Amino acid sequence: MATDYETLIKPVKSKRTFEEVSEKLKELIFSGTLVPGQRLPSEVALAQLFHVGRQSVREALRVLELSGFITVKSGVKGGAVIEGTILTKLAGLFLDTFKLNRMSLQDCIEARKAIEVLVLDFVFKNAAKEDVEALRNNVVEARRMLQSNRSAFQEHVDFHRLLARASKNYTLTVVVEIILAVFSDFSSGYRPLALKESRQMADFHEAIVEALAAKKKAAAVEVLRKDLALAEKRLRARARLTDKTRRPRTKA
Amino acid sequence: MATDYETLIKPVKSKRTFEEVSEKLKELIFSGTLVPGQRLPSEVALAQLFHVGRQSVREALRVLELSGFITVKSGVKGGAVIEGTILTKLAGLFLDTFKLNRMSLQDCIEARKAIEVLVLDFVFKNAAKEDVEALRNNVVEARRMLQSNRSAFQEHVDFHRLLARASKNYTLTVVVEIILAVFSDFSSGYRPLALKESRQMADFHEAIVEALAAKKKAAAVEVLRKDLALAEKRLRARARLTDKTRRPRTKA
DNA sequence: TCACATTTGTCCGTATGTATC
DNA sequence: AGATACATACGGACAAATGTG
Repeated sequence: MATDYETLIKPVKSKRTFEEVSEKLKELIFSGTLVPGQRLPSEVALAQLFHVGRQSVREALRVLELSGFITVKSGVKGGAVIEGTILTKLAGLFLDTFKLNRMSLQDCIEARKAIEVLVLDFVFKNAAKEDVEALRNNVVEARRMLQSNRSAFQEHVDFHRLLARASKNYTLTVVVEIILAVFSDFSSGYRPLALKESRQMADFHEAIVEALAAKKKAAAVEVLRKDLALAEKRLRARARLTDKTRRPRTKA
Repeated sequence: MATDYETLIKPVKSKRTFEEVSEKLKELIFSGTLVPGQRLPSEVALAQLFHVGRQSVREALRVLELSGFITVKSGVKGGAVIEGTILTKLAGLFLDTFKLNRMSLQDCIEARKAIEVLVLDFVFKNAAKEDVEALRNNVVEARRMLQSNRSAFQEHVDFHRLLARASKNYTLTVVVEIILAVFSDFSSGYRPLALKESRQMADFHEAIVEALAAKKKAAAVEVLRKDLALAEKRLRARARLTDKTRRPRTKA
């Protein structure tokens, strides 16, 4: 933690070619010169434009692809296309952090509980009518699934996504999104959510929406806690079975 | 949001070669077969082992490097070395999300305030003696810097890092870390922190540590809010000058 | 100080798979 | 079905970096 030479002194030696290429392209994306949906020139064309070899272009594209800035398709009319968001990749990397550091699921559950209650606070302050409507529609959709005896797992997760969005705070939205990614991954491949549990969740979600519409915060918080407790219970049951991520880690 | 075929039906066609290579290596890292500090075989050796071309190996290594799983050096005794954490890369990608979506700094500031107060709650519940000691040492270090008339910017940021760690919740630690990355980036290249402000921050931090030691939570929260308000004020001044990230975005 | 070996970095030529027209 | 435009992949070659004797 001494003097931070790393930021004071920049390397004299030039970066690797593919890094220069990928960073240049990133700049163009950040600046809005390259907009989502736009198609980049082909690899050979890019190589000629940058005066570099195809290998360097390829590696640069790999970097951008992994970060989520572009997607690449084969064939004519294929190529690299600019993406509008990299949230999925961010969530994926958080999941990797989780796995790599063998983070305890318990930590994640507790953080989620605390943060979502926080989010609800923002929601009560900032949510617009459309947000309440979106949440209500989500519940309707979940009910529809349940009526045909299918559990509404995806809808339940989406509810919490929508709730985060209703906070009108994008930072919080992102944070919730990456935490949900861990929960989704942990639940995937598991036995489908029992209909009974799914119905209860739909009830909880509906109660939250109505409390929100009626501006009863305390009630909403209470139901949200119950909802999260139910999700936690289910996850714990699974964790006991397949747990490979027990050991807590405080170290960086 | 209909049936999620994407997860139900996996593509029949095989993945790209470099993806298979990178995923295999990732598995080996997750499983603990490859441990931090360990050096991978050379690119040509890996190409022979996987029965693929060197190009594919290189692209796989690029992917792993960007995700933070490995670092690569040139020269004899160089090569790919397994890393222990990918937190830096995760924070970097969050910063990219911030820039790409032109997230408002205001959002980030408000989220930080709320989350750090939350963190403090965890700290009062879970912090051990060593954590308090680490925080105290950080303040001492900041004071030392100030005595030689250097502002202790890095130490101030580290204080909040240490605080997050003291929560003993790694998920929260990660969340704080990625948010701090935005603040660090925003402050970098700016005029150095004024000594007066830096001294005040050191005072705040010291007060927080003492309140923690004395188990006076309300007092700690109050000082923390002041501390964050000061940081906010400084950042706002900067934001007005160089702001390119104003427009709020709710869209995904 | 200097030569050497190792390993990454880069480029090129070529062949193949794939999607569109 | 065939032509095309593109990414994907391979192998060979040389340059650049870097540690070692």
